[in-house]
Amino acid sequence: MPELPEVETTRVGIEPHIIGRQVKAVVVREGRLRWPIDPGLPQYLKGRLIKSVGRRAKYLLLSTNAGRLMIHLGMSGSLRITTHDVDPETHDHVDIVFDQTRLRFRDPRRFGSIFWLPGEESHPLLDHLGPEPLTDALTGDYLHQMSRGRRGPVKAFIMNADVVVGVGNIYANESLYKAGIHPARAAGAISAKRYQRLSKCIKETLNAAIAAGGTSLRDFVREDGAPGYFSQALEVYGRAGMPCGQCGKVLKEIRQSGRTTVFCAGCQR
DNA sequence: ATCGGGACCTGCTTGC
DNA sequence: TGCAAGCAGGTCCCGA
Repeated sequence: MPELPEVETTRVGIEPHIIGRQVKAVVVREGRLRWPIDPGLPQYLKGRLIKSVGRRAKYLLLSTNAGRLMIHLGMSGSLRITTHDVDPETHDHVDIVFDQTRLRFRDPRRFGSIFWLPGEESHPLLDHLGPEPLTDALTGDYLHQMSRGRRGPVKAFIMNADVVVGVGNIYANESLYKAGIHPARAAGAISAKRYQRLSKCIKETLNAAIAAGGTSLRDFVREDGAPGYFSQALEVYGRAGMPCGQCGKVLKEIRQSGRTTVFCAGCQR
């Protein structure tokens, strides 16, 4: 489900509902996520004030007056704001309980994770991450330099979180299409000029998706349960067999390291 | 050092 | 209609 735009949509959505609020309780109905939830979590979090809601890569970081809650939504996770009278459904694994509302974590596939980071501590999962794509740290020169000597396909290269964070399968497909780059081309064999174009296309694609509230395919919903509308703007993802919007050729589908890739053999070289 | 594949889970769609 | 296979937005970890 969530790539960076969906996580950012979630961040913006929950922020006004929880900022400045005090955690009254934490209810863990199912702690077996990608990594087990620390049984001490409720006691660490109880009584804390939420000071800010940040994001690093696809991790949400809820800062309190003494430590941070780090949440990853995995493939199928979502966060909603609800009231106390709404009963949890199947896969509603965790509630962060405030006075009037609850922040409810739902994750059918349980690929998500929740960690408590005491004080100012970081987390090993955060330490190796590449730059944020929507900052000046991502440039064509950076991608070009990082790609030298790499023989793997450019699609896997831009989806590698050590290189740049936040580019998942949907937006990797869309960005490469926009940039006119064939997804199977070796990352190390692409010119600096083409990487300039690609970095621009990644930013444009992610920004447009954020503006539309993310992409809802199956289960992504915003904090109020509403879907995102970027699926209507997807040019290649999910459109294999349909005509390319630019040249009219039929869009092709291939598998690259277990993920579906859709592209236009006419426009992407 | 880099790369591809398997693993972790459930639910939905597809095809026989 | 029923059942099994295949696939899904992520990403860590392993062996080659």
